[in-house]
Amino acid sequence: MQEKAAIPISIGHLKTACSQCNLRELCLPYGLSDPELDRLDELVGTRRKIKRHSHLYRSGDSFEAIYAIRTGFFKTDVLLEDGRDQVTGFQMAGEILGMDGISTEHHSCNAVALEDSEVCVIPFAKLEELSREVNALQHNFHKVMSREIVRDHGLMMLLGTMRAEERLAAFLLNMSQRFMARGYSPQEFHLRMTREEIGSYLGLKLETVSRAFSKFQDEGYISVQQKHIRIIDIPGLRKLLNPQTPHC
Amino acid sequence: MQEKAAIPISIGHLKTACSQCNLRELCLPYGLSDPELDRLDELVGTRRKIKRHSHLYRSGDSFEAIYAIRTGFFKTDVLLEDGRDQVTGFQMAGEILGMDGISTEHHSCNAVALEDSEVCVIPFAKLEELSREVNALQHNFHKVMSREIVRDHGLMMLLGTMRAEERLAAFLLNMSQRFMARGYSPQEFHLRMTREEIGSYLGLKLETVSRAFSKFQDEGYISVQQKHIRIIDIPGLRKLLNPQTPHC
DNA sequence: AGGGCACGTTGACGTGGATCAAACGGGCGG
DNA sequence: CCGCCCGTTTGATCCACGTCAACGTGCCCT
Repeated sequence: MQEKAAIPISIGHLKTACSQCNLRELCLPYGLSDPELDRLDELVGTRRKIKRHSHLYRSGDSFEAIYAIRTGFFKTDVLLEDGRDQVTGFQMAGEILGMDGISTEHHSCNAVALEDSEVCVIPFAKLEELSREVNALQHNFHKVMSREIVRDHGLMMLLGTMRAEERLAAFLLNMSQRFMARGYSPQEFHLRMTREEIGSYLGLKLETVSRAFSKFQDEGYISVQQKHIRIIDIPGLRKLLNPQTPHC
Repeated sequence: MQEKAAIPISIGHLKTACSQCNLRELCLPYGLSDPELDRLDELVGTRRKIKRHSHLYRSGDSFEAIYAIRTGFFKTDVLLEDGRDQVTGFQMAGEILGMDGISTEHHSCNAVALEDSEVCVIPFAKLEELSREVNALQHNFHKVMSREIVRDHGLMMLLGTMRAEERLAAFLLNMSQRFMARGYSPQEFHLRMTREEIGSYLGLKLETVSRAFSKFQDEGYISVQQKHIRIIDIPGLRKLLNPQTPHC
């Protein structure tokens, strides 16, 4: 009976804790002390795997938890009664999903995995409870929500004032910068979404997106091969964001 | 000396507390018990009057507090390096301003009064402190932030998928509904902002806004006289939001 | 390995809203 | 009460992007 101790730890118990997570610098654990991290670990009881093209939650679902992305890639979108929809964001590892549901206790958008993904489920009632006791967690969470608001303002600016090529340049630079923050190459990456999804996000039609990609390639800013993007001239792209207007 | 008791309370001491505020149903105090309200009153120490066309805060200002609007009307806008800007929202009594500043400790947009206004100054550090102890306050604040995120998603949808007239119809219905929530007429109100500001908010030029107003008037949906709007056919406006597309 | 299909590219053409321009009107200061 | 000026309205023209259509291509499933 002494082999009991030798029984291999089952996969189920191999819970990857926040304290061990290599995304903790990007996520809620940021700046927490070791004992505080332990308490956060308890909070994040379950994790959930989401297959490509399946929903993490849907608009109308009752809100119970927010989700931290461990691995993978998501989009969120909102639907209008008449069938039109709009992608409101693309989320990658370390980012938080689901905060739209707090206000009404029901989610107001869909979250769909664009590749096989895994999220940490953070029961919201427990998060509020713990953040009453752990100041750094409370503050981090407020920052995460505020960052989402600031991001949204940037997107409004893009949708309200930019022309098609500026929008795509801004999109590529944003992706580049986020990949870099996660330790991937900022010059070369694989887009998980279709042209149509990019278009929806940027308020453009897929043909316009495709044409802008081709133009950028012709002009030597990037090289495109399907979903694989290599950015050749980052400063050049950045210049596209500024006033085309020669002078006035 | 017995007149002492008759000395009129000076204006300075007539602090209008949250507990007395007729906006408490719309604002952070919602659902708080009387003793909790008293603690919130202490928190909201100062109020501040903002003259028309002056700034409550500017992009780049260091973030210290959020603001609850007591009276008046504001716009927030973001500025691009090249001078382009975009109005990201119009705020009225009972709404909260300044949450964009939490994420970086600096404000990321400008808040400008569109009429003489007054705000309650809520020092953010103290709000976090108190919301650790008053659960309802914590939850309300989270809801307020979440509501802002949901609102932003709606605006993205508008900017990304709607045509000019749909945008203006959505805008008018939104204003109408918010005036109603505050006990004003939903049919008749005074817009505080210019056509250019409406245009900036809706991602349109002022001429387009003006034309759409005229069209709505010609078609009998509304009557416009400068900034004074009377909505004649609310269901009609609402229908404009749905699929123009006859069938498909 | 083959075949189908979803995704992507490219071209031709149409249009909604931007741009440019001019005139109007109402509120405010003198 | 008059005149100025900012905000608004309206018209004429232009163009960026949408729409429609045809063709290419890589990937997945059997």
